[in-house]
Amino acid sequence: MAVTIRDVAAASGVHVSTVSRTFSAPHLVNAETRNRVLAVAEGLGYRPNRAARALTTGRTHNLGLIVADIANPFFPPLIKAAQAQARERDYHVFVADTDEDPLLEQELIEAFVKQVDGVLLCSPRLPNTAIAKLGAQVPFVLVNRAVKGMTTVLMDVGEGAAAAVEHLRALGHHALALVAGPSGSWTSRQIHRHATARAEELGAELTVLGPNEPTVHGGLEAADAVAASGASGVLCYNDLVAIGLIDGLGRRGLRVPRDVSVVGVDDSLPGRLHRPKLTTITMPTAAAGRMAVDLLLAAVASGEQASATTARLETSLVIRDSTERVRPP
Amino acid sequence: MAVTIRDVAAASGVHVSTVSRTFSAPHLVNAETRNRVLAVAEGLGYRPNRAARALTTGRTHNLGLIVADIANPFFPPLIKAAQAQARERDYHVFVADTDEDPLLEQELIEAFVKQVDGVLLCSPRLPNTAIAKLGAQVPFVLVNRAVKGMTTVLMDVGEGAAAAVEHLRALGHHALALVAGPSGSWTSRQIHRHATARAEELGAELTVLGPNEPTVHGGLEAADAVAASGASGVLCYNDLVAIGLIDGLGRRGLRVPRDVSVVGVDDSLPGRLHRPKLTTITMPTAAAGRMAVDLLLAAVASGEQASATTARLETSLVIRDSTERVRPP
DNA sequence: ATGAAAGCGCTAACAG
DNA sequence: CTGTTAGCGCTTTCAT
Repeated sequence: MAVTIRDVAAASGVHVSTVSRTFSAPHLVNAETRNRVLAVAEGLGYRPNRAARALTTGRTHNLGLIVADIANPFFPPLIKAAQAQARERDYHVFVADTDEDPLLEQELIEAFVKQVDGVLLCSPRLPNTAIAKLGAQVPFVLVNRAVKGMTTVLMDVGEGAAAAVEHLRALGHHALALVAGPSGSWTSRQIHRHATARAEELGAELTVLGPNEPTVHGGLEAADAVAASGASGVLCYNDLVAIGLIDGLGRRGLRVPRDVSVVGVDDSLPGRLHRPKLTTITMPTAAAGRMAVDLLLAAVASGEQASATTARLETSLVIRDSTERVRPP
Repeated sequence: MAVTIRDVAAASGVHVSTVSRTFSAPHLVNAETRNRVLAVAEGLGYRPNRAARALTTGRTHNLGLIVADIANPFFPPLIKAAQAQARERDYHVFVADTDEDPLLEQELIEAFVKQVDGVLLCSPRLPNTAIAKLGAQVPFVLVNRAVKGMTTVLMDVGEGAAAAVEHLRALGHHALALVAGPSGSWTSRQIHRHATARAEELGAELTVLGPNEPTVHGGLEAADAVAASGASGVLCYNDLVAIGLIDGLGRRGLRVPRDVSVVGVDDSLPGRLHRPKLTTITMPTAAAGRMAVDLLLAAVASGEQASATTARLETSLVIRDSTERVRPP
């Protein structure tokens, strides 16, 4: 097999424990010896076996990252940032995709429990109780979901949704619609709650449509309902839904923003590239990914008992070209 | 600590080896005993420790997946498919991002070597020699790169590029340009080679511009050069570059497809959502991801010595709205 | 500062 | 079909 700690020990005339120490506790080893061992190890191409290390230390130096759908453009920047941050800390990350399926999500988590030091659960579709139960078995950090007693990183989309409603109202839109997301989604509930509240405050009517798939297709399918609602200002669960909706409305002869103003959520790549450029709510996904990893590793280090931090990241409305002042009929 | 094979053995009145067998070689165990053990294990919430298993078997049941940039929309469908396929086979996958940096790529691979059973290297930026050397240390499957003696999954983008040139030529375009990709990219070289050859055959002039970043920004930056080249038909390294280019040309008063026809590569989500809809070359990324995993696992199973298969997947030109017949001046 | 030895949880011969 | 017995490669007391 490959070169082990034993080979290095033999080749450098010390005992295995010394070799082990030069890697895991260098300060306990005489500088001279250490350098010799390091040189020999380098020469032999020695690399510590993480599985063996995991067995004795109980730390795998692996993290699990679970998302609803890797191909949803909201996630890749988060995955990228989390992975990079983990790497900095000498951690590797398993990425898994639940296909928006709560059962699969549960299975995946259970499969990870024993093989990782912590799990990052992004936009889960599982109910809170299930998450809390799983959370007892392994350190967890949630992204875009608040569960009592658990560490979570939240992107304050509610605030953004309220700002979007205000924006539409300020443009003179009175009949508003909300194209909601999947039923298990905390983000969708937040948007719903805050948009409804703000609409009420501002004396606007808001029709809630959904649940819908968080995809272009979902938006396309919602177009009929939106058209039927008579709304002139629409807030969508995410950019993809907004794009699908714009397409669907177009097929019914309704132009955006001329006839209907549409606001998305995420500020994702497709949203930025779309024409008209989407007015949307920016989500600090990369920052969230980094922060989630840091919180998770802190929890891992502090021996399981994380103190249930909640990090709240701000979102903001970016006004682009898919919204405009309502036209007199 | 957690519940181990020992606890299960004790609780079910058999010895550890029997428990071990019920999980790793069920057919060697009496059905009755097996069921009892299984029931007890279930009751205790036992889960095999993969690290320990890895130590004895030498198989981690982990795969490494390395891509240039997770946030590049070309990759997520591939990652998703690979991950799903691996899961079916009871494998987990580490995902890592090289940020288009060959050095980082090399480091990443080296870090994986000891911790995974095989590595999936997608669109590598490393030179062939470096890849071949690393390939000796762990089973490898390459995607979008041919290296002698190594198993690879190729998407035949050359064929697609030739078809694109033909298409442009058939529309009456004579002055063509190619906006190339990053210098380490096999895909870019393939496109270059085949587009050049076909252009020559068809008596068209083709100006090659680049290398360029494989991003919207890269396309935007190439707009000046494209405009200066006087080309009326342009093939781009990928959809993002095409989108950036279209934007850049627009800023210079050149409309697509009215003044310039543009073809992308990848058939990525942003390309499909862009207006005008991009004429592009579809890449079977999901199929490639699945196939790569299967080839890799086959190599792992057959004890390292993979027989250097080359799988070649077809691509095809999808004609949409970013190309049209050349207009008389 | 370094050596000796035990053992992490599991698998894999080899016996019986 | 099941029990016994060695380790896999590494860390970690405990000595020295």
